[in-house]
Amino acid sequence: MATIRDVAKLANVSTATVSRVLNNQGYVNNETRKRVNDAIKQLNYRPNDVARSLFKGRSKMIALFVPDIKNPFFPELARAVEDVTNKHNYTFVLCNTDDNLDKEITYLNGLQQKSVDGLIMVSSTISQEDIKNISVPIISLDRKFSSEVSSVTVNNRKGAEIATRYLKSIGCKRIAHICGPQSASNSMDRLKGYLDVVKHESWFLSSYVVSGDYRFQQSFEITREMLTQHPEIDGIFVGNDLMAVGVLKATKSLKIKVPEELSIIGFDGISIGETTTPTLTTMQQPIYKLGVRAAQILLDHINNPNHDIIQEEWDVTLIKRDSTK
Amino acid sequence: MATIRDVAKLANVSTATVSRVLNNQGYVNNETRKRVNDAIKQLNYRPNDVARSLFKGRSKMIALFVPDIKNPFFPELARAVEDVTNKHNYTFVLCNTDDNLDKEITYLNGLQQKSVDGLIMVSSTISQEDIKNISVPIISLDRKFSSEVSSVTVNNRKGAEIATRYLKSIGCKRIAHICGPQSASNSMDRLKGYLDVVKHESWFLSSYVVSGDYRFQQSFEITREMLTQHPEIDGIFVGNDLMAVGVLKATKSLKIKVPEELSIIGFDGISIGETTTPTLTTMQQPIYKLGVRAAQILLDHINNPNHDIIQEEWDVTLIKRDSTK
DNA sequence: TTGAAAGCGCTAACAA
DNA sequence: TTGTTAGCGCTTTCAA
Repeated sequence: MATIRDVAKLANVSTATVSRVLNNQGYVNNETRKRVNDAIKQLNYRPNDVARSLFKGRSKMIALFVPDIKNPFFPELARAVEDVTNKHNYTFVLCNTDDNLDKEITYLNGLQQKSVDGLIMVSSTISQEDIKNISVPIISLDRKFSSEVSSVTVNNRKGAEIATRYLKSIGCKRIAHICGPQSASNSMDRLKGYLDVVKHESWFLSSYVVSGDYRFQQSFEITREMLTQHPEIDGIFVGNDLMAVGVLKATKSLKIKVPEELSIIGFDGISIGETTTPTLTTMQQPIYKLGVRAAQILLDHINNPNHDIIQEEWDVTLIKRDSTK
Repeated sequence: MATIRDVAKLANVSTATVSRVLNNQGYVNNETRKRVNDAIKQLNYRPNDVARSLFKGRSKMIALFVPDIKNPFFPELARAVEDVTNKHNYTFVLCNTDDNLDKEITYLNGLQQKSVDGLIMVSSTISQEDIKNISVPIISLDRKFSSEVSSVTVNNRKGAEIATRYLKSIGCKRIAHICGPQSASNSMDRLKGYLDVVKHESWFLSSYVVSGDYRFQQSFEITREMLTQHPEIDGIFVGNDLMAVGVLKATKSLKIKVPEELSIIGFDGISIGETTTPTLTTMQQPIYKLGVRAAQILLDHINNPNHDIIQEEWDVTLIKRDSTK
């Protein structure tokens, strides 16, 4: 690889001049500029970003932490972040944390050593304390973990309330909830929204709430169990779409007709909900948009050290499909 | 952030000695080592990887190119690669190429400037010519694009043949194929495997092969069309699982019973195939394993400049589920 | 308008 | 066993 010195030599100028041409700043005579550009072309020269980073202390690199990219909620988020960062010539680093604090800390340290410019984190385990010696901007996405960190989330509680009310409005008399993991703030907020609507109903039983893990398989099993114990249930608000697909599957194995006998509504709006039969009614998050906003805010924070904390909370939208009557 | 000089000063040694302790090489007196380690701890010092990279010309960073992480085949691949690279303290960069050559070239240049140590590419568009001035190891994954590049793929043709023969073996008399995009070598190989089995059958019609794009929506539409035109079809080998889910959906909208009237087999073995009703029979690729192998071979190539070209071709496995009788 | 030179933080000869 | 020093490739002051 050619270096700036090779270019300087060929163009008969100093490295400083080449640098000026490269960065388009300072005075450079037009003819000199041309000579330099010719030399650059001739040598197929590309500046070494590592050297630049060392000098500047910035890497033009940002990282996204997700629990697991295999969970279908995250690829769309990742894609959104990557699209924005790529457009701004940032390199996109992906980290799977498995919701494991040790892994998160290890990533955090490693990335700091690489002068990463900023971080977007989907995390249930990290705390304000853990990031106190991180000197680069952090945006929390999908879940909040501190009031001192900018965040992009949705109004989970309100969304859950809308979902549950919708089930009531279409005539459901016994509405259950499959909730996500306790560790995730969004899951707890959705539970609250559900309880807001049903907790004073005379029919409400605490056994109408069962705990899932945001994944398909377990949801299938616990739903079979719950519906066997409680055949009177005629509506389920499920904490996310992936578990709702498990619920759908469970109803088939129990020969329960959806939506005739049981209405199901999920949360997230991931694309798998369009492929099932029946298609899945859901509270749709603007997933791509959330990723875009997180990335935009991060880039803004990177470029404006004296930024305010921004906490955006987006609305979710009821998408009526065929799993509710 | 503390630098090596701060540590040296505090421990009353030279930076060279600190470096020796850091890298565990060369002679260091035990007591000196202790002093240095104490200073490191006291200052919470972490070496600057950018400076290291500049010196070594290596970044401990590898990148994975995929067409689109939203396509559910790729997250598992990405996860596998990230797991391996993370274990070896490499930073994992993800690039969505959209199968767009210009984007690939731009990524390639940008990453070279960052001294990326190696690349794993899932690409249909790149050619030997395009990478001739890439000086770091490249592994092609899922699709081959050159005999001079190490690769990890599956035996698509044989897998397709097995799938098609299986449909015959369970009594299908008119077997169609939804194939993937022409640009992808794996898609064309699967088509060949299908043709190997059916092209000399008296019933075979060229209209039994229709072209999809590896995605759900289009597959739904073209399958409806095909099955309307050709109600005699009683078996479909689908180029990938995502399209097979579209096929399943199409059969429901046409009230065709699967597997009683029509057997369907997909390819890939992504997890969505376990969530459908009926569950999807498929030719399962060892997706995670493929990603792991690609990463392992890449790391090997990075560490052994005089490596041989390795082209691994893995077998796919017939997974019988409920979409075939 | 241009060049000389210092320095970003680290490693590795080489010398002591 | 330890220190001195050059240099990885770049940017930016400062001086000319």
